[in-house]
Amino acid sequence: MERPDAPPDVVIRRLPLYARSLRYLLEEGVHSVSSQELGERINVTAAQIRKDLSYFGEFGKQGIGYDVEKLLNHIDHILGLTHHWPLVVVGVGSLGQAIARYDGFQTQGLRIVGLFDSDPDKIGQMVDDLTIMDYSRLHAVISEHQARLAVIAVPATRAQEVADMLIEAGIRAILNYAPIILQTPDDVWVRYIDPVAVMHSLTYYLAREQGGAEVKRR
Amino acid sequence: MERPDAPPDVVIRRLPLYARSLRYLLEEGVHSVSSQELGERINVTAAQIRKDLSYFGEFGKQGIGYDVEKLLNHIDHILGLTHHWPLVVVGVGSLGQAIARYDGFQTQGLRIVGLFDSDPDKIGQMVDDLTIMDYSRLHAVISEHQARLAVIAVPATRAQEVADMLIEAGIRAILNYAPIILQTPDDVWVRYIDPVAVMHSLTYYLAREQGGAEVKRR
DNA sequence: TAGATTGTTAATCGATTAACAATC
DNA sequence: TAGATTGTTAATCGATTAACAATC
Repeated sequence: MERPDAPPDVVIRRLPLYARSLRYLLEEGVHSVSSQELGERINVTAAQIRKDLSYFGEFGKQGIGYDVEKLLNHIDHILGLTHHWPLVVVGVGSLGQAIARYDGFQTQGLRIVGLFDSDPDKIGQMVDDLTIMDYSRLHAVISEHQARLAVIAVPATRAQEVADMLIEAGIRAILNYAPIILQTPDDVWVRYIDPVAVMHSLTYYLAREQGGAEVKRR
Repeated sequence: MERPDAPPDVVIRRLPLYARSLRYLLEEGVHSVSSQELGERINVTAAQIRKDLSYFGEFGKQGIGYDVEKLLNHIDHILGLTHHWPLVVVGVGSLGQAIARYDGFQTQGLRIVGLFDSDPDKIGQMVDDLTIMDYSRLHAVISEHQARLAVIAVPATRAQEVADMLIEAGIRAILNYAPIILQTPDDVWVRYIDPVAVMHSLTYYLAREQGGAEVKRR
């Protein structure tokens, strides 16, 4: 008796996009959607959506499609979004502040329970209803709220030591905005947000389009 | 006579990471690096680095490795980073401001030439040395600077119309921070930065680790 | 020369897509 | 019933890795 394959990580990364699109559909008052229609909204093939969902169960009806609300509930359950996840943000520069202020972070199953910075001038200041704290309080706050998620928004030179502290304090998953690859234990999840690298992959294509652009302009 | 394969997009996305790591090595005064060493820094296999680079030429020396500065120059050329790319930012909320203020955006081959917002109260205000402008000036500014890159940092509800305007005005590549998939012509490049979706893929794994965490704690 | 490491080919692995029986 | 669409299997496509001759 084979254990069914664990869903590949690419699938897990797409689930939140399906969930979001379903939320928009729900707001629009759409009750039912086919894999075809959902796929067109998010530029994914219908086959891929059906295949992705099949890792988790059977959520649709032949000839009909998917009930938007029901499928959304299923995906939210799969992603663990039926409750809120406490998280801490380290580094309260303009990026850290933007994260702390961003609605989408505070809603959607995430709740910031601590803001931390190393700058003594910032300690004690508030961002909305959150007080910026010293690193010395990291461990206590993470323990108190049982936080396992963290965002790193410090300069690259500081990111590795911050990651080490966070992991030491019990953090199991990190979203890293610092432009540096972190060295972490295998059982800690790390994801990167790297807008400059993304931009540089775009300049690659633009640099090659110069001629084409002239043509297109007629 | 076959045209050599165009490098796959995954490869193009990794090049900026190689470039950055090489920049750090250069700062550290390291002159030579093997694919093995470079790979360890960025969690990529040595074979993958060599394969990726082979799409563009032969940059190393058997038995020795790569000259850090030379390889960096090659990659910068490949990515088009030998000159600066003008770009516009639309949406100057806290995220747009963070982008405008971020050094890494203004250096590293990118130069913000226009900030735009729809809020009349913001028009005319400055972020560092950039004035926030009305959408009516989009076309003129993009034309004047020949900008082909744009960042969208407006709410999801506004992102599609902003994308349409940008493309109409000559933008060919978009970095979209709004949590919505854009519908764009095939010849326009779009990349997404979606921290909440990334977080939700992490909660998936954390939700499954509850038991494991207990075990690990002993 | 001996040791190290590249560039490249072939093998492997994994993800996407096409196709269709099942069935609403 | 006829038409639509799912869930799943098999085929295809593409990316990663292993291995090694070439050579510094």
